[in-house]
Amino acid sequence: MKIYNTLSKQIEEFIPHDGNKVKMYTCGPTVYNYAHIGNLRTYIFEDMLEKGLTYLGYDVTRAMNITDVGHLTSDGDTGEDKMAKGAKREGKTVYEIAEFYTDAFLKDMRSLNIKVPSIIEKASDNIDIYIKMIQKMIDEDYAYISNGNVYFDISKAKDYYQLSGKNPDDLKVGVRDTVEEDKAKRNPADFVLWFTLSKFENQVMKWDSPWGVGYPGWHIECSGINYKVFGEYLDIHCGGVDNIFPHHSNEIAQSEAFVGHKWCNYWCHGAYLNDESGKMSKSKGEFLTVSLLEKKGYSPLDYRYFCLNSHYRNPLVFTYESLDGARNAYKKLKSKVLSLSREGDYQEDKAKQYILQFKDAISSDLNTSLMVTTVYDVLKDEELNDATKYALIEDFDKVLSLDLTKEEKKEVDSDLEAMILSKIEERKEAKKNKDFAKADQIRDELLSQGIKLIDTREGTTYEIQ
RNA sequence: GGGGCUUUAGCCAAGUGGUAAGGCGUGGGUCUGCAACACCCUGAUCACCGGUUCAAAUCCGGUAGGCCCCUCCA
Repeated sequence: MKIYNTLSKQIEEFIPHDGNKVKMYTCGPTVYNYAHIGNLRTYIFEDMLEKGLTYLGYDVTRAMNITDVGHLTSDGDTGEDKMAKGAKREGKTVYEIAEFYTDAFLKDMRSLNIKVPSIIEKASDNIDIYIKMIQKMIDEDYAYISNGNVYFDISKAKDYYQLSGKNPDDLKVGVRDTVEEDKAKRNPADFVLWFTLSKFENQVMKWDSPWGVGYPGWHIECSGINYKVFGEYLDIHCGGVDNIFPHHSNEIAQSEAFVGHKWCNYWCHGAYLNDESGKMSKSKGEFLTVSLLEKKGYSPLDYRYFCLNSHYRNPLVFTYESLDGARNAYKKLKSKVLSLSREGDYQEDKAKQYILQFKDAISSDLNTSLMVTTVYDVLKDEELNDATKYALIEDFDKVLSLDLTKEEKKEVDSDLEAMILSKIEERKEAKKNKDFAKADQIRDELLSQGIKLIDTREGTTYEIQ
């Protein structure tokens, strides 16, 4: 497996710490609102990575956090907590908000055939670990208390800027209007490990700590959950590119300060889904959610197919035109697969080359586009019988997760079916009598009810849309 | 102001030095009472300029456009 590592800025051979066991951590959502499809692009990438590694024979354990506390709208001590903001907006408690949007997120994941990570940890369930870690960092002088908050001193971190590739002298604090310089910091880039209550009037989620009642900074939760779940070493850490700095840079600083050695060797980041004006966001333009796409007649898997056609490290521009293309392509592909007869013996030798091709696509920095192409190559190969094609595609779909071999359940009640069949029979008669006007009328009538007639050599079938 | 990425046919997109995968759409054809479906056929000197090389979409330099990051963000 070769994969691009943000740490080295190069494609590297992936080698886990312990044989074929892979400890994988993926940053989860802040559950204060619905996820938009750009957020979900990253989770599709991570899902493909987990399943791709599994396909190659690795034993992957994946963990993800749910951020339900401590994520401020800015990192200065003036920011508002996202959860509190969501709660205020909807007149609910932060707990209700967290539960509601966690459920919504998991539902989105399932609809996109994203495997829910086997370990999911809520930020608010692990306060004791953060406190333990912060205390150790204070004791060892990586962290300091100032003006009521606990800060991490980045001058103590080794290679703080390695991941982001930034030059500290070039970083400007306050380059954005919303960011205010925090005078309590020793270094402008120091970040908060623990906030105390004094600065936040309406913070509902708060815990006692050696430094006062308050709540954890955003970054410590991922370090804490990682340590709890995986211990001193992590193999691969993923997230969106926007997390590279500061979130992941800070995570490395904290975790390595705490464990005392190099902690995670591979960092992988998914690129953005953009709209035509640039980066997608929840506050600008159309708020594109999975359920909105469904309302517009797209299935979640149309969107998954759309994502798989591009590479996770390239920004992808979302347009309805290209989603239409993906929907058509996906529909055709699936119907081709389902029409395979499944007769014949499995041609192991011939199949082998496609399995190699598929593995090669996974190993080439998770080239999902070539993975999909392999499916098309299999379908086109005239030397393969249908049973082999079907078996191969069923196997590839363990990674692709496009339900290519899953028949849609047509839940047609018998009355409706009888009505359709009688209409088909009636139309057949009309056609026999060359009454094409009547035949077309029957076809249009059914179509207006969402029932599409398909004429084949073997007779007429129907499809409910 | 600093840093990074990117530019391949109408659209999405692969390609990691040896003369451009795949998909969608378009157009043409077969089939059909007509249509839909299906099937067959149909497209590119790889942004531009220069360099390295026997050979460059691929490497180097420059120009232009686009996107992103620089403490909200997947």
